[in-house]
Amino acid sequence: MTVPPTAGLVPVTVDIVALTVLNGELNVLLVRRLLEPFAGDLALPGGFVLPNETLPAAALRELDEETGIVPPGHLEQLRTYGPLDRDPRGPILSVAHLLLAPADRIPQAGGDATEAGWHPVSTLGALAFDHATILNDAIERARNKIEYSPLAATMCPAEFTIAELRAVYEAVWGQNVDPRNFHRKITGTPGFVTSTGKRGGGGTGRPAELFRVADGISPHDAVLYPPLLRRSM
Amino acid sequence: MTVPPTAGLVPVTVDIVALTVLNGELNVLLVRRLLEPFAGDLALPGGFVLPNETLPAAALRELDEETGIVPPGHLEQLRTYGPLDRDPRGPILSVAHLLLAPADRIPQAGGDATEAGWHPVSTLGALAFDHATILNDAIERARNKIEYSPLAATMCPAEFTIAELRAVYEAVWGQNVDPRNFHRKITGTPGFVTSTGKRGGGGTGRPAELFRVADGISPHDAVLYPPLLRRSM
DNA sequence: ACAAAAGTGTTCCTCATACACCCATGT
DNA sequence: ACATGGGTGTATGAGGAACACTTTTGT
Repeated sequence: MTVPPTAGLVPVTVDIVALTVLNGELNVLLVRRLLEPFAGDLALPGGFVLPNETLPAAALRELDEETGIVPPGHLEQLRTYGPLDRDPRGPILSVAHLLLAPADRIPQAGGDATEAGWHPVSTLGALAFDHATILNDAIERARNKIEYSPLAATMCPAEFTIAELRAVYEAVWGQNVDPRNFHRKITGTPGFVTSTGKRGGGGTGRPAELFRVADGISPHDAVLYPPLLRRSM
Repeated sequence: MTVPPTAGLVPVTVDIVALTVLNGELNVLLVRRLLEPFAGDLALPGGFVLPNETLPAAALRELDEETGIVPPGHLEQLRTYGPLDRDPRGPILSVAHLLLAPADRIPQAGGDATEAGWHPVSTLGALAFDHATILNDAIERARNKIEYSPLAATMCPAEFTIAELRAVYEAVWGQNVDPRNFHRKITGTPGFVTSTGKRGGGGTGRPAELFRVADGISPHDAVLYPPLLRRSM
């Protein structure tokens, strides 16, 4: 038996919401579209899934092609949008992905993109397609996710101070966190961070201890218990 | 501009994980497949998305066709599986959905299904395709979801006792919950349940007060704060 | 009278919050 | 010396866990 002829064959794309924290602000990776529809507009990087390609492979390929960004970082599926009323070309399904990445790589435009760069999410204009909706869902997911998983650390360099990690939480949540209590909570949560022994100088004030994510922890599925709840709003 | 010819056109299906609580146990709605592949095996209800159909519409249609179950209940998208290595017919994408429903409807097989019925999740054999994986993901989602949303109430009849609601939590979480503290927590959480004034007799012991979900609450997006955390395990 | 389930009161303890205070560095 | 950020100690309060106890029904 094969696929019945009544089955809808649907073009499938992947879109990637890559988030990072830059200058204390939550930023998203956007490209400027070269082609119609929405040529010249800002959009999430993404494109059509190729035959014999998995969804995460397509997401990573499109991200590399259009922005030059190659993880490390945490990639997970967000949700699927469509197929109706989201693309002027017709019914197209988009499987959106969320990537949490450190901010140390510089985007390089390529493929169907004329520009690629990080944009603060607080000052965005309109985006192509339904990408504004997808972005909002992605931010909401990220806000929830860092409460009960160590994923915030994937938006920091390999070695980071507690203050850098706190800046991630503050940027993602959009609210301030008490530095003293945050420090205790993070260092007191087993399986989150371990000290490297080193200290990071640089700024004024006492140099902070450098940490990395705890050994054997896959930020993908580790769980913080009790979670690090943000204040209700 | 149209969809480029290189774009992979992929057959897209929806699968539905319908969960309910029956006899104090978490149950899933399964059908026995009439057609190949996996003819004669148990599977999640589902099927191909039709042209000009949204994903939730396809999910509800397939559910009705194969099992006769028509919500009410809470339907949400779970995640998308595929397109590789999950269907012997070739690359097929499946958008899985989660339905939390009360147990008061009797499934009626139809369409491509020869049987339709509720099955306790604790005593399942193999399922067709990757449906065992999808089911596990759905249960995990349900377990998390009822912690911070009033969705457990959608698995109860329109009017229910606190004990019935507690049975839902115990079945989904697979752990006992203290009846006294649970009662206080539920009735003390604003925007969860409101009393109907009525009392439900029936069993032995003092008759329990009947509740319904609070007015103006859409269980879809209401949030419980603080959440009702299950014990860590 | 007794069993059984509903519902309330109370105690204990964990943990979040708030903030005083000390530490280590740059200027 | 002083400013600045890192890090520790500690008091207070909210809420979860545990459980004694009362209430209201069926048998």
